[in-house]
Amino acid sequence: MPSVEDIRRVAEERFGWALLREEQVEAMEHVLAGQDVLAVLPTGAGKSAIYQVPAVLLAGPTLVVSPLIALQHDQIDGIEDSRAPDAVALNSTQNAAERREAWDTVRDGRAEYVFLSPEQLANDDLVAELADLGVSLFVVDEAHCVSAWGHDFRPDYLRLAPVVERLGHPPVVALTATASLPVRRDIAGRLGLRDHREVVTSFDRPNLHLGVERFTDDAEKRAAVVARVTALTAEPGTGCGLVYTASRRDAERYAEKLTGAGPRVASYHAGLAAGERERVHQEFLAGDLDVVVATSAFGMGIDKPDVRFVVHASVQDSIDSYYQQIGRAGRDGDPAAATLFYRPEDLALQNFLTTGKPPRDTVEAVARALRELGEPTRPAELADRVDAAPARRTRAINLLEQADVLTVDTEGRLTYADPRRTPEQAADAAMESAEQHQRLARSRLDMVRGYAETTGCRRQYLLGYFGEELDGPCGNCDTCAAGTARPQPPGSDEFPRDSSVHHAEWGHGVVISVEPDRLTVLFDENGYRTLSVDAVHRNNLLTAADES
DNA sequence: CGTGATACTGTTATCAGTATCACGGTGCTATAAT
Repeated sequence: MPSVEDIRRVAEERFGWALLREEQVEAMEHVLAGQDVLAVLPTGAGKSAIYQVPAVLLAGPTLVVSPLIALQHDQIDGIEDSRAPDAVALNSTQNAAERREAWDTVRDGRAEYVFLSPEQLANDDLVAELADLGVSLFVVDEAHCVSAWGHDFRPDYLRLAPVVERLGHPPVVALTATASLPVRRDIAGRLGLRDHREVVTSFDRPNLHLGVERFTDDAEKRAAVVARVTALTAEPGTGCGLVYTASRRDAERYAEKLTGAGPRVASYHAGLAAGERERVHQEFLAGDLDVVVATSAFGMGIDKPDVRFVVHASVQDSIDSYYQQIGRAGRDGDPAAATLFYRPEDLALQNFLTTGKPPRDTVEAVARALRELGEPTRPAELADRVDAAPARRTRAINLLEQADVLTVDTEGRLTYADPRRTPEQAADAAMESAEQHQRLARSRLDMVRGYAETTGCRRQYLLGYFGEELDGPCGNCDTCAAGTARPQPPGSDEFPRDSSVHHAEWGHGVVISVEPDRLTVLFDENGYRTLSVDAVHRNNLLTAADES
């Protein structure tokens, strides 16, 4: 088995990295020992090295699942700039000849790294071919997408586990910059990680100043956002920033308001032409723009050190998303500001966007088709029998599997588990799964509200959400400045952080954060709940549960 | 659920208020038409 010396040697000789961080080495050692790893490291901490180095030491190609084709290109460019083996991508932008050429380099061993979207892996023939080649390492980059997008937007993210099994379960490496406890759990469960190791570094970014401005009137909020961004960019050479909005229309409206006031501004969202998006992206990286006003479409792959502010003109769907977005500021370590312009009404849009359910009739139709077929069936074969868009079908399959209506074999084929169960009952069970997911989404939004409305230290709140404790108020947020965030006596240790608890109504949960007056608990089936310590004691709401 | 565009109302103003309705975010892929 390769040693730590081998790791350091390859890192230096092939990639030019003389120094590796402790977490990187730790993760690589797990990988080389054949273990599955979930690594949560901030951007810029060298996440990619965790698979790039071991790949050189393992015989057989390394598969990298990456959500965006643009991101795949960035990674490939990075690898090509080093003395590492070659990297190729396989995706829909290639014509038949290019695709053959890419395959050839993988087959004859010239290419070590193969970049793919999860959708590519829905193709049985492609997976069969990869299985023949003997994949030595299975990497899921931006692994939070499994949890954030898999449930509806890109359901193929939830179908990676059968692919891993079909490839003989090589070591799996899941990489992300942001993942709270339920997200980490979701990633590990969905990817079917086995007895995996987690390498998680601190989420703290002390140079980011945190603040929230609260509004009741929409017009006042809009005016305040424009005024703030104008002030932040008033002096030339003060650096650039991002403004996040909740809708495409708002991105354009704010960009229009800001244009002419001085700063060089562009808007960015998924409704723009690809060329325009690329232009904005490049101009921002090159320092030719002061402000990009964007929806959540802008972000992944943006690694610019001198972003001085991130202003949110609206709340996001979760603390996870919010933290990821503000984390794009101040990567050089110099002071930067993260300010949320908050209106409680804005939560409604996020609630709408995150709590959609698939139509019940599609779910029932998939269940009926599989029950009638009565034998293991590939997902693609359902196309003739279920009249629904492919993504919607995949989503229905995911829900049915989650509800244990279906089983999936190592070939990725689906079987109706219990023919005595009617399609109606199957759909009931699947829809209950969907509702559970909705409850979690709503509770995550409650945590966003909690952040916006807390009078305690904002950083303590954020870090607490990610299961990390800060000893006292941070001194670099608005509530610390206002004096409402005070050092407080330690909370009761009766229900310590990370401990398992049971609640009569909400069932089993894990304590996420402990404050003197309240506890935040993540319940398996009901999401986040914040409980008053007083009420917990008075009414005996919680009992310590055995870890299960 | 909240916002904003449009149509309708009530009463006689090229108007002011109200009802109704559509819309709202992330990207892959395969395929058809130039």
